[in-house]
Parts: sequence; structure tokens; C-alpha cells
Amino acid sequence: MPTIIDIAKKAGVSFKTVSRVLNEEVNVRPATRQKVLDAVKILNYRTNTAARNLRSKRPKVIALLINNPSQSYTQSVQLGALLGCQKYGLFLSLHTKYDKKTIVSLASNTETIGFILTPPISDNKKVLETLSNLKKPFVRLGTKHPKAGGTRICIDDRQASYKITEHLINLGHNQIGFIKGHADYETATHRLLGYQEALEANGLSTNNGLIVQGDFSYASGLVSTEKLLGLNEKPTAIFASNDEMAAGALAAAYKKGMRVPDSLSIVGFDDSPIAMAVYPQLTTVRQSLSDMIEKAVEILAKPQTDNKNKIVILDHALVLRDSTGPALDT
Amino acid sequence: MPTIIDIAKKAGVSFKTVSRVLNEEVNVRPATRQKVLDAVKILNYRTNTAARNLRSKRPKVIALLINNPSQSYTQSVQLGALLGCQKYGLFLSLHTKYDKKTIVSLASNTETIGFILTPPISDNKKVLETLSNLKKPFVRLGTKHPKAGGTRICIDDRQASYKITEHLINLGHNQIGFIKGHADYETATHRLLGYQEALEANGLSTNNGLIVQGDFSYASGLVSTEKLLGLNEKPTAIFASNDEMAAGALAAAYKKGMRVPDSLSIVGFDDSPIAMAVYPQLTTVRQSLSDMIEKAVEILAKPQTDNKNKIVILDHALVLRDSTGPALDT
DNA sequence: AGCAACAATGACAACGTTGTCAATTGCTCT
DNA sequence: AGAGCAATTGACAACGTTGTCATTGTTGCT
Repeated sequence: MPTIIDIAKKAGVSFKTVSRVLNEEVNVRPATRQKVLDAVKILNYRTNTAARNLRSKRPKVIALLINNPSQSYTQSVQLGALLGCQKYGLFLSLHTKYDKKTIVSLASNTETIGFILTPPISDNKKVLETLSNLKKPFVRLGTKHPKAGGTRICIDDRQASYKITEHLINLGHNQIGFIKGHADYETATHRLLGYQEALEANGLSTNNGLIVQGDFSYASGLVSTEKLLGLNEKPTAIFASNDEMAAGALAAAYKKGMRVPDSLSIVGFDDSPIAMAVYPQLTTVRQSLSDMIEKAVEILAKPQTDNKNKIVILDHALVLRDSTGPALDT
Repeated sequence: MPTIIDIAKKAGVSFKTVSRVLNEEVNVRPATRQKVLDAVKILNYRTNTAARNLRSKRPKVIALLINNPSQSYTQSVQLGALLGCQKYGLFLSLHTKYDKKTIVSLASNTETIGFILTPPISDNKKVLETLSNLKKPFVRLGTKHPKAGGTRICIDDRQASYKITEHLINLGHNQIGFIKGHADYETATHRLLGYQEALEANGLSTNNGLIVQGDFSYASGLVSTEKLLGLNEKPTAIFASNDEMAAGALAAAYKKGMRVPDSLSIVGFDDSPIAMAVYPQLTTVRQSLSDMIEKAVEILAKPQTDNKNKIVILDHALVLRDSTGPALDT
């Protein structure tokens, strides 16, 4: 492998000048820069990151904190994180433990640039408290709440929820059941709010026992739906706060012998792979977690822009598939 | 951050001895080792990996080649890879492009330890040819075929397939449709063979037009099942070569108004998250891709053991859920 | 006790880069 | 043309570790 010294010889300059060119420092004459770049190309030079890190102490590792590695959203999270890190020449370290000790030890590692928190860790009090004392930047995914600082990246869950609820209302549904997500997730609250606002805006009651607590799992979607379908005033549509619970809702409907969407409409949220694997395929809200996390990596990788306490709101989209249909005439 | 020199002072030895202890070299007196370890603990020392990498030139990166990052199996692959890398203090670099140029450039990077190939790349002729000229170790997942060398890690697809087919036969099914996987995947062939062997062993015909070509996608599972259900001699059970196709098969059954498992049994393969998200939940074969890949990382991380051309066969398990039931009396 | 053989430790260079500061070059202005 | 100044380049140390080789300590044997 060639070193900057080899490049320097080839280009007829000092190796320090080569270093300057490679680091895009100012005050290098264009002609000199070109000579160096040519030599780099000819010798197929690649920076030795170990040497660079040793001397420059530029940190190189992003710590990604995730709660439950088996959850469906982690796939795109990991993918986005890896791709983002590669884009900026960084390394990713993945953690499913996030006690104080772990975080402090990560933060005290000079190689660590900062942290990315995924829900529900984004709103975990202890973690935020620990991080706020540590002077390392961190990005929180899927939350709007200012709390202990850090850049936040999310979609407008409330608006998305409003829109998908309105979609159901427009189909004629006026008894819409809602399965709430796990209380630790801030998104769960926003999705509920959006649902309630849409009902109110359309003159429907929001206080009729149609809201059931779930926890984002398939099992909770199933149980919650069974509860809803056992009510005297059965819902004609069910809004599950994520796709996994919507899949559970489908299962509950089938068990009762109901056909979706003929006698019951179901919507989910996330557009995870599951949404297209169930029958009928789910009407849902698409959000790109991998975009979120790539953005998060970018923010940590380029700290020059002032991102403290900033909030980034990404796009979402309503995805209409086959799990929703007109309400039955009653 | 303390350095080995600080540790050396604290422990009253030379910094070289500290280095020896940290690298678990032989020929260090236990008492000396203990003094060093105590100092390490007290000062909370952490090795500076940049310095270590610079001097030792021990390579530190594992290149993971995957075909389609959106496929369901990639989640556990990535997870296993990341965890494995962390266990051995390595870094993971993920690649979805695997043309000759990419591979050569990765291999020429001195930081690269070796490659892990996931299906169908494990049996990609071009890739194997390129790699065999490059003197970097590689591990191939999900294939038994010797071809161009490299350690192979897989389950016994044939036996697993045999067992799940036999499960259907024992339920009384004698018309079992089979949806083949994508031809590029070696596992697709083994699964077919296991199915055929089980039929033969039980005196059933294997040559009756009940084998349809799929490509491991949901859509192909759906279309293939429609074909099978359109036959004069309809199958009473369908064996889809993976869970995604099984989900498609379920959809096709529902479209026809059939109930699973009452009028049609369906089995999948992989036990991916989808298997538990559909209704009814799938009877399938569990294989742990994350175990496979952790093993792969281990093999690359500890090259001292002679693993050339070795094959590692991991366990699998039949998972009986709700998508299979007794055959109809006809 | 004396010596060999080997185990244990230490001294110091080297890895490839960036940081610091000094030296040189080129430009502007009189 | 020469002074003065900024832009550009270069010389060399330093980063924290491991590799090499020399030195010291210990054990077993005669």
C-alpha cells in the first residue's frame, strides 16, 4: 500500500502538502493540488484510517442504541445506519443495552462521535439525563419532545394519523376503534391525538370506549381487536398504531369469521415489510426509518452546522392498499 | 485517557510488559500480569484501537456481501454480523454491490480480514472466481456446494425439507404442491430434493405437475398458488420454499375463499418474522441466520483453526403452528 | 556452586498520519 | 527594485501501540 510519502515523491512535493490536499485544507495552489491528486490516482492511494485516527483524534464511531433487536423496524434502522456510516467513513457500534454504565463508557471513548437513540429510548428519562451530562452530541429518532436536548428527527405522526383516520371517515366509517401503542413511545401519543382530532373535526365522538391500549406487538393487536369486536357498539374499522398490531387485528377478525375489508376495515402504521405480507395487504402510513437514520448519521458526521435542539421533520405518505373499504350500510 | 505508559508506571513495569498482558501473550509471570490488570482496572484503561491497528496491521474489517437489502432475511443477518463483529472487536462493512471492481478493491484494502457471502451470492460464479484469485478468506452462507472453496455454513436444508414434507404426509396429505425458490439459490434445490425424497419414501408420486417455480417473493407465492389451485387434481397442502411465498400462498387461498388449514394446509421455511404475523401463523422450519453469521464472523476472526474448505452444519427445527391440519376426506 | 537453557522483561524503533511552527515563495505597493 | 506581508510549502515531532532484539532473572542439572 502506498503512503503519503510515496505520493509526495511521485508528485514532487513534501508529504505534508499531500496531507493538506487530502484533507481539503485551504492555501494549496491549484496546480500543486492537481499534481498531488494525479499521483493519488496513479498509485491508487487510500488513506490509512488508523494512522489518521491516531494522530488527529478525530472521532470515528457512532453509537446506535436500540431497544429490541427483533422488532421489525430495526431492519431499516440498521441498514440506514450502516449505509450512512459508510458514506461518511464512520463505524457503527450497535447497542441493545443502555444502562448508565454502558453509555458513560461509550461516551468516554474518544473514538465515539455521538449517539443515535431509537424509540422508545429517545424519550427514556434516565438515558437523556445521563447523556445531557456527557457533552457528546446525540440524535433522537421518532420524538418531538424537547426534553433534555439533542437533535430530533421524526415525521409528523399527528398529521399522518389525522390523514389516515380521515381516510376511514371518508369511506363512511363512524365507529372507528383505535389500538394505542406502547406508552413508552412518544409516537403512540401523537398517533392517538391525530386520530382524536380527525374524529372531532368530523363531528364524531372521541369518548366512546373505542380506544384500547396495545403495546405495538402482534399479540396485543390480536387481543385488543377481540375486545373491540366484543363491544355492543362494534367498530366498523380499526386503526392499529403499527403494522404488527394491524396484523394481529387481521388474525382476530379471521378468527371471528369476518372478512376484511368487507365487514371490517383495518389500517396500520409504518409500512413495514409485514404490511405487504398479510392478506389483505394493509392500508398504512409509510415512513422511511432508513432515511431518518441516515439523516441522523449526517448530523453527527457534520457537526459544523448548528444542530443543537433542532428538529427535523421528514415526509410521510398514505399508502392505500386492500385492508380498507366502504363502511357497511347499517 | 490513560495509555499503556500510564499503566506501566502505576504497575511498576515497562510499557512493553503491559502490552504483553493486554495481548494475552505467553511468558508473563502471573504476579506481573495481576499487577498490570489491577492498574488497568484502577485507571479504567481502554486500548487505543487506532494505535494498535496502525502498528500491528492486524486487519479489522469484515466485508458482508448481501444481495437485496430489503429481503426479510437481511435483518437477522445484519444483526448477527454486527454482534459478532463487536464480540471480536471488528468492524463491519456492508455491500450490496458485488462486481469484480468492488471486491478487488475491498480485498486490496489491508484492513479487510475477509468476506461473508449471503445467498445467492454464495454460489455466484463470478464472485467466487474473483475471490479465489485474491487470497483473502471468505465464508459462504446457505450453500453446501464446494465449488471455489471457502468455508460454508448452512443447515441441512434437504433433511429439514424432508421432515416438514413428512409432517404433511402424516396429516394425511397425498397431493402436496411445491413452490420452488429462485434458481440462483442453492437452498432452493435442496429443499426441492428433500420434498421429493419424502414423497418417494412414502410411496407418493413426484411427477405430477405439482411443482411450480417461484422466486422467494410474496408475489410469486401468490401466483404459484393460484396455478396450483387451478389444477384438476388440486393439492390439499402446499409447501412454499420460504415464508414470504407462504404468505403469498395464504393470500391466494383467501382470494379463492378457502380456509387455512381447513381446506388447505400451507407450510413455509425460515421462520422469519412474517411467519408469526400472518393468519394463521405458519408451520415452518426455523433456522437461525444470526447464528450462521456469528459463526461466520468467528471463523474469520480466528483464522488459526484450519477452516479452509470446511463445512459447518447448524441445527434447524420444525415449528408447528396453525397453518397445517389434517387432510380433507375426499 | 557454576553453568546452561529458557523464561521474563525491557529499550527502542517503527507504523502513517496530522499538528506546530519555521522557511520560502509570490504578490502588492511605494 | 526592494520592503512588507500574506500565501504557500516544508521539516520535524508526536500520537499510542506492537515488533524486534537485547538484557536480566530463574530454574534445573551436574
